[in-house]
Amino acid sequence: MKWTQTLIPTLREAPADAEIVSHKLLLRAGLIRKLAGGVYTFLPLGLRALRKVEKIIREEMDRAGAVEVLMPALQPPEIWEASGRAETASNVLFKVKDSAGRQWFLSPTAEEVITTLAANEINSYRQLPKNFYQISLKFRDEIRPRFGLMRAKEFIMKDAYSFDTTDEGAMASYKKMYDAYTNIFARCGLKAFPVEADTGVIGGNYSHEFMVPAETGENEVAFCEACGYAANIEKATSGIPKTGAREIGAAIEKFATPGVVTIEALSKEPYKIPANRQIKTLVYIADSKPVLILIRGDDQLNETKFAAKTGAVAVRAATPQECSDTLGAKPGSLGAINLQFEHLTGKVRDEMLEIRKHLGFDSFKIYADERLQGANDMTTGANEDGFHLKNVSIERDIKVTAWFDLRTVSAGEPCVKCGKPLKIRRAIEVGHVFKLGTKYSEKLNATFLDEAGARKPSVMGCYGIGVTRTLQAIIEQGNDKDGVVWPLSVAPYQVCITPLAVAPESEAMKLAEKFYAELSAKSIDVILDDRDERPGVKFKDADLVGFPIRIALGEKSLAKGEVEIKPRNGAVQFVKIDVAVEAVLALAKAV
RNA sequence: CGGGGCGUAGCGUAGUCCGGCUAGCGCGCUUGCUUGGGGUGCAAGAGGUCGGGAGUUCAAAUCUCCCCGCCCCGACCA
Repeated sequence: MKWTQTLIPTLREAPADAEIVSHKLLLRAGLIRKLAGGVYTFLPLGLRALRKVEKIIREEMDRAGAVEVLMPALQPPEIWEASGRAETASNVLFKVKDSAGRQWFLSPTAEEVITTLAANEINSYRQLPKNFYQISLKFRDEIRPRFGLMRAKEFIMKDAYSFDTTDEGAMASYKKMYDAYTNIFARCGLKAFPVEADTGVIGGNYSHEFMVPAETGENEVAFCEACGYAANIEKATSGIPKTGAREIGAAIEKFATPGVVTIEALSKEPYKIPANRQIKTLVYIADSKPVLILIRGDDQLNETKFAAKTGAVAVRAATPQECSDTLGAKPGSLGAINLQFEHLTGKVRDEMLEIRKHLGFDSFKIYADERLQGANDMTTGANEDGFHLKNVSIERDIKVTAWFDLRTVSAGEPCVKCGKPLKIRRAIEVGHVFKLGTKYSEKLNATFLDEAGARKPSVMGCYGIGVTRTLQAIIEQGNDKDGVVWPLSVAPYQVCITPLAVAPESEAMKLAEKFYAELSAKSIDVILDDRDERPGVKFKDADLVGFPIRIALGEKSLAKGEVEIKPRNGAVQFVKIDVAVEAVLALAKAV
């Protein structure tokens, strides 16, 4: 490709709406342009890099035994109703109407479509296992698009769906995808690593995310350098000890705490009750019903764990009014004792109880974090503004519905596997593999007949890679002050030939054309910078775009019978003209 | 949706508080000369509904109201 033939609109300065380095470079290097928030055009160079990522994905998916299909982006709501996700995924679904008024969903993912296909086309264990994948445009009604391609309303995703006859088979399919993902990201030059993950509204019970470490990532990962344990913070657990009992049996005692509404205030003079002897009582609305959550005063609730453990779909913190309606006190004085407003009497109390009943808030579950198991000598709110209770023994005094791990781990806590201190870092999620089980196959009737003639639902898995996000992650990980530093495998062009004179009869240009032809013949992707620009401009642009290898042809070195070869992230080397192509080919293998 | 910020030429911006503009600057673009190994230098040019609408005023980029778009934090995140 000749530079003047394509479009590479490099920018000296990044548009003001780009915040992170990869987003700025995508724009500055002329790879993408924004049409609207979260909606981008891929320019020639950006598309080339994208296609290379896709090619790697195709090769590895094919190698892992998956077969490519292409499913519609426009999907009828009925199948989403059938799976139940019309509701659970409602907030990310793009909904459109055709001119007849019929509703359609724009696909954010395709479990329903592929399962419908399997229901129709797969009838026998003889046809299994199967793994179907596609690479296609996906839509997501992001409430806040962010960081260029990282979080867009429209993006390219590879999604794959496996169907097996047994759980063991599904596990094997999962493992194949897990390994394929490891290969894919490695070939993309990415340092990605798998972490245990929550399954969210996709469902299923076993899942890993592939993460690229980056300060700008939107995820936090807890990991152990000693044993390799790694998990999304939404899922991570630690070996931190339980609170334990301190002394036995003093009776609950109410005491006045005027104006005290925070854990911290109660830990200070004159109360001096350390946060780790306090029970934090949170009211949440889970699927429209209030729920009490108890965690230790120095811990933070992990909402993802809460939703996952309780099976709740829509989870949010209750408003102060909802707290009052449920417990009779404002946040800061809440507790899981005195749930019938015992401190009140007569008519007032009856009214409170009546209001609560009327709202349907009179029965609620109490979930407590496991770290509180067995704890006594604890302090908690009295459900009466301005009062707290001490000497609380959680198992004696509180009727806990269920104990779960509900807290968020912090850096330094002992690894759940080996006890060494955990670290936490931010990361970009580029891939996600799920073991789905039979959730979709049961709902959408994707069944088969086994050897004995019994009808069974297929055991499914699903596997996603955010392709456009992966592209940006590659740039986020590969850049320096001068621009992008592409891995050879995904660079828009592997080699940039830069003749410093471009007149057709000039020695530099003739030689450039010759190298271009010879390298192209060896299946190297080459771009020839035939612009009549000053050397500085060409070098700066080549660095900004980030071609892995640059060949400069200028008078000075040509006079010595040499050309200059420079890897984007390495030192210049001068080589004789007649061995230049070989030298580049050697580099193209090594880089 | 809540909080904060922004919108002036392709990009980056000054001017906005305190109304007085023929709207300025850098980069880029066009033309000529110059230069020719890291964004050359000089000169001449083109390019603006100051996000849109309504209002106040002798006068609005500047003040008021409404709307739109964009960015950041949060909520959300198959």
